[in-house]
Amino acid sequence: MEYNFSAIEKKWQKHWNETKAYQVKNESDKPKYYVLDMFPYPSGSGLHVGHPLGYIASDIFARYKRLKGFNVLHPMGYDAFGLPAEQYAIDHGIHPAVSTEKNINTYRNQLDNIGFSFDWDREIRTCEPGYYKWTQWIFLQLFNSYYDRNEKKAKPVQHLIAAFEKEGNQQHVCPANNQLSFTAGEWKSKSEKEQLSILMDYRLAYCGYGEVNWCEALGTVLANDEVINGVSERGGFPVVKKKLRQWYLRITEYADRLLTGLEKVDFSEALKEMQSNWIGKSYGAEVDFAINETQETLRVYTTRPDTIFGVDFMVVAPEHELIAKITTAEQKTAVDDYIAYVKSRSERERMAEKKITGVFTGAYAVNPFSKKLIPIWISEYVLAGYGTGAIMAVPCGDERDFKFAQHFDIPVTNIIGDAFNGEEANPTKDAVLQQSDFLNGMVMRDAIEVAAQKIEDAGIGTRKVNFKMRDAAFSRQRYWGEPIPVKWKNGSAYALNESELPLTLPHIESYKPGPEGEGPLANVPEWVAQELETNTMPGYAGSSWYFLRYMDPHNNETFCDRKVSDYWGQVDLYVGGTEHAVGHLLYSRMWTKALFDLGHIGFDEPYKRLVNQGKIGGDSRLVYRVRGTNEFVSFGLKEQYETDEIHVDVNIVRGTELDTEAFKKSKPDFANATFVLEDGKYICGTRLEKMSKRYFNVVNPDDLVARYGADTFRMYEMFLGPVEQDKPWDTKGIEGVHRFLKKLWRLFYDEQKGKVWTNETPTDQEYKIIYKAIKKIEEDIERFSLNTVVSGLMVCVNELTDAKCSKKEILEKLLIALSPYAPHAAEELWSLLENKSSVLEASFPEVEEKYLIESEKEYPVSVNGKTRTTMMLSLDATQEEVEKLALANDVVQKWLEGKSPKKIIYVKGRMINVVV
RNA sequence: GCCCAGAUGGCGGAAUUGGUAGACGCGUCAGACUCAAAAUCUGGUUCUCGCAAGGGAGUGCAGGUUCGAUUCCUGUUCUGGGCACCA
Repeated sequence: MEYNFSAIEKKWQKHWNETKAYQVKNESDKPKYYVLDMFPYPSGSGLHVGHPLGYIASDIFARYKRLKGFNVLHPMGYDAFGLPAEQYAIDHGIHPAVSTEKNINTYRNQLDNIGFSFDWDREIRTCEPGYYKWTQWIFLQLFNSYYDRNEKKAKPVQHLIAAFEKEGNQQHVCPANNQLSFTAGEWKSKSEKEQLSILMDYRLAYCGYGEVNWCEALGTVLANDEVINGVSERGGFPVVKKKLRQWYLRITEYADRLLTGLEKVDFSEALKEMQSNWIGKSYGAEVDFAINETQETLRVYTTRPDTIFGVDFMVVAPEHELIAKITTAEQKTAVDDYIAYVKSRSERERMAEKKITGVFTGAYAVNPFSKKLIPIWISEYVLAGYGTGAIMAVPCGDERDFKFAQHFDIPVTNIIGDAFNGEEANPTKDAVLQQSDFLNGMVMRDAIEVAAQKIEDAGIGTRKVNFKMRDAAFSRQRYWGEPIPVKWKNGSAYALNESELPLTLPHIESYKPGPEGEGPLANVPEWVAQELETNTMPGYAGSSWYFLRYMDPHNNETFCDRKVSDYWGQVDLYVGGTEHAVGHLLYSRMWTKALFDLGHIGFDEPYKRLVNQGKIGGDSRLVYRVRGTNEFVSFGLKEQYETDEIHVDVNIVRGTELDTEAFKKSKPDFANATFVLEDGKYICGTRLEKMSKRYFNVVNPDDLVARYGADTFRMYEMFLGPVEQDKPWDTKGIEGVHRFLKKLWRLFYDEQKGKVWTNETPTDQEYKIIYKAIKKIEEDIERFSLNTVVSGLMVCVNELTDAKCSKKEILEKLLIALSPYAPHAAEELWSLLENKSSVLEASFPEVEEKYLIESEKEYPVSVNGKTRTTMMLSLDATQEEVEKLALANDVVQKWLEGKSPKKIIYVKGRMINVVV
């Protein structure tokens, strides 16, 4: 009887399926535990070996929790809306619904291969009307709500309207415009359109205008990563910024709660820090500077009002509206040229740029205290979206300001004396201020407050808490997403009624963008005739609340029954990649808070504990396109051209040599590609980077499962290293894990002798082996160290083999501990041990400590910190005994060289160190 | 540019609280079984000097704290990730 993994795995997968072994009920006497994976976007390339890493880890944990007596919810589904399916439709004319369905089926087959314990009766797909009906419903909840700053929670807009009718907006500062003020009478006298426009500035889901990457040649809006060096990835056409009407979520109202909420969740410190940096809370002041010889003022935001006497110039963002008004005639051409240059650049390029660029407007601001004239410059390093889009530059204290001043020969005022060396800026807060009028002699840290107060007293500014976080853009000019349930009448947006949901996505044949940058829905006559919104929701809409739908996936009355969400509550363990650290996690935290505020659920943080799985690295292949052409140059010759690098599918590359014919067929854009070869070959560049569909460097798990079995594959993925850590994929080592399972099998059945397991009573030594292993396995899994669990299992099998132990009582414990990792082999052997029930129903073994008690230990003995020998000592040896024995030791004597020791350090159970 | 993470043998990694660096596995070398191969088993395998016994060095790099540092501190280099329309 040998280890026939493929027969065993098929047999048990069928059995578990037929017996609904993984079905979970919403009622139970057992304590609940919710284990969730970040669900996949079903890409056309299928699952690669990087995807299941987290799924396997969470599956192991879910199975382990079940063995520990929990009612475990462990669902899976698909984040099925998204850009790639739409791009595929544009390239191949296949409807996204069709390709998505096909991709999901591929994913499902691949997942089933690996033997997960998902309750598939709870599967969800974000692109199905039965699901997105509720995504739209939640959107309406947000649309029909505002954030009450007094109560610090979301409330229905009816409350707001009632307040407006009673007292105007005195109690409710408008988040979009804090200057806005009206009385009850004024409110009532406004037209419906005016009222709706005001309400829009309060809603949690609102419509506004924002800049997008607009590509005229493609007639469409592009994602940041579809833009390379200011041209489109497809076709290499110019891309410029364009203002478009957009939907937004007013996530900024939740900034403080998103920040403080981090204190009550178990995320890694690194991840919390990423989120708080994203939120970017800063304390500072807005200060108005008069502009010389005009009536205009320039408002800047600064976190360092204490440096106001060190301001040597102003910098405004190239988008700043004052530029047109203040630029002098002689500077106009230079300014226009510079603005045209900036328009071609992405925000990321602008922030990353090391080269200093800028232009002088010709205008001067006036320092409100010193009355000094300050030149106003324009530079791309100041972003329009942050603060007021203008800064006061203090070169002696800010590195970027200092470099700018050097580059443009602007004289630098030193307000911190010796703390500034003239060579580089010093951003300290601890220097003593000089040349600073009323701040002279003060430590900067204290002067911040004094300056802020003075600014407020003088009526030229106010203290201001700023957030780097901006409201989340919530619309896409695309087809394959949730339709936004809104109608436009007379230029006002009206929400659909709940009864009109779902607003289903119409079937279309052409995926071309609509007129003026609108989405494809603008080309659908019936859609436009109903005055429906033509934007769709972004990729993160469906994923912002999916963890709730799994609890109650078939409910047609509500998104999730309150009783059910009260039972399951928060996700106890959430596993997924760090790439979602800020986007998805912040959005779903915000949605959860809003749903909580409105009373739909009973908790305001979705995920109690989060584990970030590392990425499995892939080995990518690159080709080099000569800029603005369709000519591709081989790796060794690329330096002779100006090129853009493009990833190419590793499957059409042999080693590093590109199959040029296959390349031409891979995309319509490449059909007419030409090549510059070296030695008759096109050689690709290589790069180790994450394994991802976008890099075309995926390795498929199916082949490995076919060859070694799911159990081997599962264990090998875990054995690669810590789940949280990034690591390169290498198939080589998988043999070792496969050998382990065969070795385990031989404890039960021998190739020659057949059955070797017995019902004999184990010895103390054998108990010790198994309990030592169980203890390690349990400790390691609790801290999510699954690679060391696998090695623990290996050590256990090695030791049992050496001890020739094949006793049923020992082997059963081993199988239970193994079952989360290698469920099929464990179940087969479990039944071969003549167990009637499934190993899934077993209980995790309790460790009997009495077998683990040791009386002595081999201590390392070091002299001056270097280990020289070891000594076997009783564990309750005293300091005196140890000193005597250590000094009597030959090796210690040798290293003492006749000298007497200064001190002998003895740490019980650890080590002995003789200090000379 | 800003933010985050990481760096240990030929390779993936282990060392949980500052206490025997290299568990476990891959690869590799030698041997057993075999007509042979596969499979399996046994033993060696950080580098270096040495016939050996036994030394010396060693956790990216440079310092520091300590009886003792992969672990703590300061500085630094490199690699990977995120930066708002990829998901």
